[in-house]
Amino acid sequence: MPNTFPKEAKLCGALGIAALYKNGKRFTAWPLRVTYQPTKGETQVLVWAPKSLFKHAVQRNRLRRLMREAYRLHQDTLISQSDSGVPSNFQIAFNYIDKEEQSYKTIEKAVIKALRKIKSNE
RNA sequence: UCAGCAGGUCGGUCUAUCGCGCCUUAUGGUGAGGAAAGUCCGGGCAGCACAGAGCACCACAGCGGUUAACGGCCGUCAGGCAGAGCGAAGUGAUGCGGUUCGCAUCAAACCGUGAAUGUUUGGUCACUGCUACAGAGACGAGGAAUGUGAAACGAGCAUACUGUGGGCUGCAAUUCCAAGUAAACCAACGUCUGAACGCUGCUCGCGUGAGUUGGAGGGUAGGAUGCGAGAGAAGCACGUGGUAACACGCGACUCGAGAUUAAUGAUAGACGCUGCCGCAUGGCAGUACAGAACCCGGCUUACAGACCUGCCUCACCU
RNA sequence: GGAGAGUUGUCUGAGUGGUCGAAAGAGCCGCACUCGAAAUGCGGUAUACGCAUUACGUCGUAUCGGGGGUUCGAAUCCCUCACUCUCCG
Repeated sequence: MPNTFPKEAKLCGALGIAALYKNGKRFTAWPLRVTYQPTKGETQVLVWAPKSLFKHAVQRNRLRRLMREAYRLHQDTLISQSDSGVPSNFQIAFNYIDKEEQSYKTIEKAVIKALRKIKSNE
């Protein structure tokens, strides 16, 4: 499984995002809030750092890149442990909710925890 | 040299592994800034409008220059303020002589003076209007000693006047493609006694001529263009002119992002640079402000650290 | 990305350059009324520094988001910074 993250794996479009936040299940894995729902299409991921908490674009860009990188390196935890029969794909949104910039190690742990929780719930 | 100022340049480098956008496609190439920021000014560009006249509105304001343009920049004149230092008497503290004084050094505040430099203000008062409180009286008046007051017949100020400039809106502009839709209803005004619209703030004037506007309800939330090698009023070197801003000529030297839920990253290591510790190989800590969104010229604000250049007073040295 | 609007006491919110530390309402505090409360009525209610007093009134200065400027005088006009909100196809 290559650890790639092309543009097709990003969740785009206002309608899809609105539907995810309306219908998806959510839980918190500090410093992230995770919203997800199963989907028939490919797995798509959305990464988000709010402007109200981080005023400067540099901070938001950095957090977004860290979250995206953590997901890219650990996305196989969703797939590798799943049943070989029907592939279960999800739409997932990661929202950064802490007020301070955390290190990559912290975000990485949170992403792994979140992916395992999604896997075990389904 | 010390002290005080001013201006300019740069603002990390390399390797490995895993990744992202764009262009080409076995491959490969390329990928944030001096402020990309704030959006405070000015332009390019685009759409709409443009027979004409008048009135508003906005911006600017010594003088001269510069520029595509500017409220920017350069030069210069006048006034105010700041400014290292210097000076004088007094005060305080310390020391020495000495006995109710004298000398020396140091210190802080005030006063005077004040280099380089920085900062700020700068059209006019004939007309119109304003000038609170205080004051006998505040722009009306024959004069104005005292007092009041910022100002007392002298004026100051702008909403007044003069000069110059400005059509409006902004890339979510604009144009094209795809998909989809919704009529009916309610309210106001009106159909030649002229509603409404256009001349983009208003009036005149001119033109079009039966619907227009609002409410409620319904549909869409995609793609392309603009958009970056016709980038560019670009930078750099040299020459000429100019005090300078800058202009002209010449060289063909440099630069080469184009996302759209939004690329330009992550991890590990090495080297720079700065500080501390150590005799030392070295160790520890730090390495800023900050992220393009149509493109330029300025201004303003943020910024670890490094480098270069220039100006000037007193004192000292040669 | 672009275009605009705003910031005044604990809250909401007025305020033509001059009697403005600042209207009004809400809230809060005190008093009256009541057996007690509610409602009602009356009064009070920003902060800091300085001065004064046995103590309390009172007085002076500064503050209308922060900092500069214009003016005799600024909440008001101008510049700049910060923050909040609205609109766009």
